[in-house]
Amino acid sequence: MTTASEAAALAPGGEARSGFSFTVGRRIDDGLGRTGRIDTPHGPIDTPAFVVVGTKATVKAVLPESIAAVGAQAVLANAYHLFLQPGPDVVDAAGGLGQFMNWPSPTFTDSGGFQVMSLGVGFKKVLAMDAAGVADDEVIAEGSTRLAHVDDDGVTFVSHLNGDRHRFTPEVSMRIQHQLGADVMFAFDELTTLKNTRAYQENSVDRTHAWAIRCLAEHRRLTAEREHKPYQALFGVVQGAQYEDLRRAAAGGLAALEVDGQSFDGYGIGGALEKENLGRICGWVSESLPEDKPRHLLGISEPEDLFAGVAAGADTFDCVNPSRVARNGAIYTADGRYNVTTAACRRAFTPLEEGCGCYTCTHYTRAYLHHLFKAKEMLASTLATIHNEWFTVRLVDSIRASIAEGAFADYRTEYLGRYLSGRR
RNA sequence: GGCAGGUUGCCCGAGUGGCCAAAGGGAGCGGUCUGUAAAACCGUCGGCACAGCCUACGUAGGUUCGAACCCUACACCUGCCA
Repeated sequence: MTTASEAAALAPGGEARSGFSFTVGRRIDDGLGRTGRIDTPHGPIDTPAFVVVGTKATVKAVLPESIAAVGAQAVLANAYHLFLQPGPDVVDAAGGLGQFMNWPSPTFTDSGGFQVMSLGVGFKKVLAMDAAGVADDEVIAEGSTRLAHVDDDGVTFVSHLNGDRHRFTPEVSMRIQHQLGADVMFAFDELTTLKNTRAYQENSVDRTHAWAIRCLAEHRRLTAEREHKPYQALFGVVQGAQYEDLRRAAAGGLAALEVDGQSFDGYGIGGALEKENLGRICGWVSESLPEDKPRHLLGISEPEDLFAGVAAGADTFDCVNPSRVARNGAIYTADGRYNVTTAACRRAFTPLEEGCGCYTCTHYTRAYLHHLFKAKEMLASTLATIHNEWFTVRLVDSIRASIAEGAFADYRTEYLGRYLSGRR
């Protein structure tokens, strides 16, 4: 197979060192969704696609071979985590993230923006809490310690590993991400919670925009400085919480951004998204973004949300959920999600999901997985993760196929009808 | 044979007169998890006709208004001495 980096190098008339491009394929008739193809120096990604999360340069519990077997086209790691450990210089010296973790295909890195929120509010479900009646911008989970403090220039973190104090700014995040060397990077942004006030959200969107400008500038500088390295694409991240005007303004602002000829290669859609409004919010954003650039919906993977995201124009997704949930015994199937740890699976000598082609389902039974979880054996996490990642990757693959066949709407109705009714 | 300690709910283990159906842990059972501070967390955990009642802290008896807690006997276990 010819690698995309070679293809890019040979591409006639291509921009120097580009190696990154996006081609739109077929569109959904009555929606913003489309199929497409992202080309990166480490190969192509057919979209819509689910990107598997490997925060610390490893998809927890599984070998890269398994991730490839599951059908994953790309893996996403995290700048904050890799900055703390082992340090971006180590990853750089290793030849970049992909080389370091033995993942030859495309890689993404998140900027550390998510940690502005998760470490800032103290690691709780503040994201999903009801915003009604709350007028406090010092949002923090009960009984927790705030490990991150935001200001207009950046964020001060206290390492969750050893308490060391660190400072992230847009420039720092860009430098780290360039050292990590992923094919797609995200601009450093501030992710708010649904509990923040409207006034705070407005300021936050402005702050994220100001940071986006600084990210672009630093990205441009680093790209020139690291001329010998494969091109790394940079996606700007759209915030604006649940407010239509903020979302549209944020997206439009990022779309129009150009710093010394450098603009974003794609866009991330981020922030706290209420499940019910997810599709609508994505739609506002997609409408305000250029059609010829890819849109990545950050941190989303439940079936109904994937359909909603695709319908609203999202091209790629990433999420910790399939693997995290797997490690805790929850299994996704076309008929809903269930816990294999349940007594009903003790003597169920059937696959996790009937008809599934994944390694786990073709070799093991629910009863065996049940046993492994009960016995707290590591293999439980491994096998369950393989299944859930396969489930999620293949679901998005099948959504892509349905668009290509012009059957997205029917497929969505049919699939979710079964999935949601079978749900326990 | 003597001396000392012990016997608590499925298991381990606190509790030594009322606030004890009995702390805590484990197991069991159920659930949660959306840009990973997560191989984590939460709930439940004697029975029932459930703001109450019944059964329960080795067994049997006793003291007391009231006992897992005090006394007596018995059974079994553990350590030390012979």
